[in-house]
Amino acid sequence: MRTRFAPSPTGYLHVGGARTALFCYLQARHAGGKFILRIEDTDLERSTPESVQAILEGMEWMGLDYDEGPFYQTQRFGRYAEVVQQLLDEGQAYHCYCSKERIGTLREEAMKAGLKPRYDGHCRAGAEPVDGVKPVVRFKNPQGGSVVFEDRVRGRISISNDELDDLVIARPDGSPTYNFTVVVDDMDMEVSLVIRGDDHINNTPRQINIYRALGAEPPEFAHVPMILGDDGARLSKRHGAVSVLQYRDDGYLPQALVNYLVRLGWSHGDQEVFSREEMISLFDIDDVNRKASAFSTDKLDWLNQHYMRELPAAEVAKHLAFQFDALGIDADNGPALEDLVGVQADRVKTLKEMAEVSRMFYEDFDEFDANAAKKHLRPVALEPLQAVLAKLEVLDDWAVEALDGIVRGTAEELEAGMGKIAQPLRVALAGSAVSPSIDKTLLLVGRERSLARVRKAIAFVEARAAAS
RNA sequence: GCUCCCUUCGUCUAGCGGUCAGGACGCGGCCCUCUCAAGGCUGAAACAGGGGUUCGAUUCCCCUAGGGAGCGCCA
Repeated sequence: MRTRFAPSPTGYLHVGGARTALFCYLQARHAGGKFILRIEDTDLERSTPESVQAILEGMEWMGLDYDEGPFYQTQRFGRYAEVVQQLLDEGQAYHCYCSKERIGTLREEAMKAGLKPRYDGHCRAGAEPVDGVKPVVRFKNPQGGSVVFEDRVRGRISISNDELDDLVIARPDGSPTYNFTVVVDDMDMEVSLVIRGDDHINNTPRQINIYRALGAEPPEFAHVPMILGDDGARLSKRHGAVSVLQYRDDGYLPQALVNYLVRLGWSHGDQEVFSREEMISLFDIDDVNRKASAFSTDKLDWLNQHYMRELPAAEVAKHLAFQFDALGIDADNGPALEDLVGVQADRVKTLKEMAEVSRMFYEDFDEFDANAAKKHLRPVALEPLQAVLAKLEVLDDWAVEALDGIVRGTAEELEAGMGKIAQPLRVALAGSAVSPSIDKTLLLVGRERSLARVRKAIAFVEARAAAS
């Protein structure tokens, strides 16, 4: 089993391509075969080194390691030229001097006549060179009969050769075109299973014809459906995050994205969560769906939270550190990230959000949230805050149990509900009415900061009382 | 226009002739509760339509409708 992922570096690695890569990877690993990465950069105009970098980085982030490559088509031009010549010599390809204008007119007329636009084979039987015109090379597609293949996900697909025309395999400057390079590469690299987007279904029959012309056995094919946006429309920039690296930047764990992607178009009974090992042992391209599926950020969020909670805290902390850097928060100026993960994981959807709501553990805030202060930092809060402060000041063991005991004990002594104590305290410590449970908030804010913040809150309440 | 392909809750899916059509996300309700969450319980929610085949169709076949892709000297 040899599979390959063959993106063209004309943009970022989007989720559709990422899933295709994942499927290729899983199928190869499942069968104990090889997974090859090939960069299809024959379009010199649109290919960029930045895109290559984004693809490599995206695959690395998702943990899709390949066994061979990356191969670059631009480094194989000599080989393509050799094969073009071979086809020419064997009479399976020919020079075509038709002008682009003629081809364009042909297309227009065919469309107008309600036919499928195709090259008419004008130069197929041999054409006289035209002065000043460098010819393209066209492949002599078989006439009559049909091409039939068993797609691993679509089943039998059949198309009549008469639907196909003689495609260009080399441009006037000698550079090869996609449908040709793909065949030469997959043949040379001995790819046995081509897994790719279903937008390539229509290219497959002509590629099979080229394989045969080269005397090669075509590989097997598996065309996976495309991924749509949240709204069911084709994925595009307006859907926000479509680049894999954008998900990283937005605070998603690679484990979550990968798990989400593997369940798009594939399933194993009712199972929703898969470890990498399970994916490898259970995945089979034959079980992939035929229908395009819509991307659900809600479900991704759910998986992301799941992994933030279930993965080892150290692993999550590693990715959280990335977010701290991005937000300019100094992770050394507060609790260890591993401890933070433990208390924040089930309260947020993303690591980015986790970093944002945790800022107050690392940096002091200037003002209390206005609404929170108005509601909780009122004169009635003075007594609870002072009572708690008194106990905290003499607490040696700054641990959750003790902290919880202090807050509860204060509530009992004042014969008040926990809300009467915890909420003012929370606003004092966090600056807002939302934070982890009060004992853990105290723990993470730390002794010195906690004492200072409670004193500050008391001063705030007193000042406000004096003013009114 | 032509060719190819697709069609189960809003979404991701299970189903492979006989099921109360199952699960998950999301949504509603209840419980828990120091906030926000999380969690527990619970509820609403689907076989695109029409013909066949069959004792019996979500499942097999055909048609219609709807959707997608391709028809490049892009990949």
